[in-house]
Amino acid sequence: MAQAQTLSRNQQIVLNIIEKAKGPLKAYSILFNVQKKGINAPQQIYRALDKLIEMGKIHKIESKNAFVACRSSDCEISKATAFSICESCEMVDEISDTKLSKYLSSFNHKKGMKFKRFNLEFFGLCKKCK
Amino acid sequence: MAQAQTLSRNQQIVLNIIEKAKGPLKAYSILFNVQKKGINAPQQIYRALDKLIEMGKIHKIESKNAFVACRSSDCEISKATAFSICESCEMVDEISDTKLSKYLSSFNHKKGMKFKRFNLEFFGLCKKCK
DNA sequence: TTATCATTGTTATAATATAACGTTTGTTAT
DNA sequence: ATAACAAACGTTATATTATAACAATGATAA
Repeated sequence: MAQAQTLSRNQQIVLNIIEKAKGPLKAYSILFNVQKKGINAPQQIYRALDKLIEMGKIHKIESKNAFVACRSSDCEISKATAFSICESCEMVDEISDTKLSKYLSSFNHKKGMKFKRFNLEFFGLCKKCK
Repeated sequence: MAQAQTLSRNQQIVLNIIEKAKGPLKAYSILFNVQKKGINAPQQIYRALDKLIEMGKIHKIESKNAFVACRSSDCEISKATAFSICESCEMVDEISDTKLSKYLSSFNHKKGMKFKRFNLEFFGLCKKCK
């Protein structure tokens, strides 16, 4: 369990591609990029993605159905994610702001729900596109 | 523009269903529910959904590809949304917390991005499921 | 060894969403 | 009222995203 380091072959391939990418990648675009490496089916991509998410190596941008590598070395398990998303150029930036993270992690719903995890997505125009 | 009140026939039908539902509804489940009313194609659903979102009548739960009615009468345009989602029973609850909303609305990204909108999704176990 | 468990490869299919087209309805200005 | 325009409609087809199911392989541990 939580074999934090060892990635399987397919997991490594998928992670490499996501890490090299400049922006979020979609599952099928990953697939097209690895067909030369002998990966032929969506399942193989989605399985790798699932594990990488579990390990906190990547995150899913829910509003875009796309995946980005995690930069903040400390989020072993991705339970507190925040992103800024440019609506023009589609750039996505992971926000690692301790205060924000603490504020949200300690946020408690009135109706007695205790949170294990959150995902926050901000939208706007990035510096360049403004 | 922003004819805030008048909904078209299809928009009204779709909104009614979402409002009556106990939890988030998926587009195709809405579709199956309105085929008796003469709506036959996904496009008709998705078009209504898009408009209803624009008007702030409903919200999309991105992590579930599902739609819920907006309860807080003041969010004419849904630019600041937050939800609590139970991972067991799938219940979704809209969070309207003025402090949270202000905190996030005024949150500014270091890299000079100005936000127009955000969506926050909390996950955990609701009171019942705990 | 044998049992167990994660990973792989593969085929098929399900679920979610949009494109493109022409028609109809509703609104606004003259 | 009617012309002009915008919004909504209906329809067919297709694109995109994601999972089911099954058999084989490899790695780990009792």
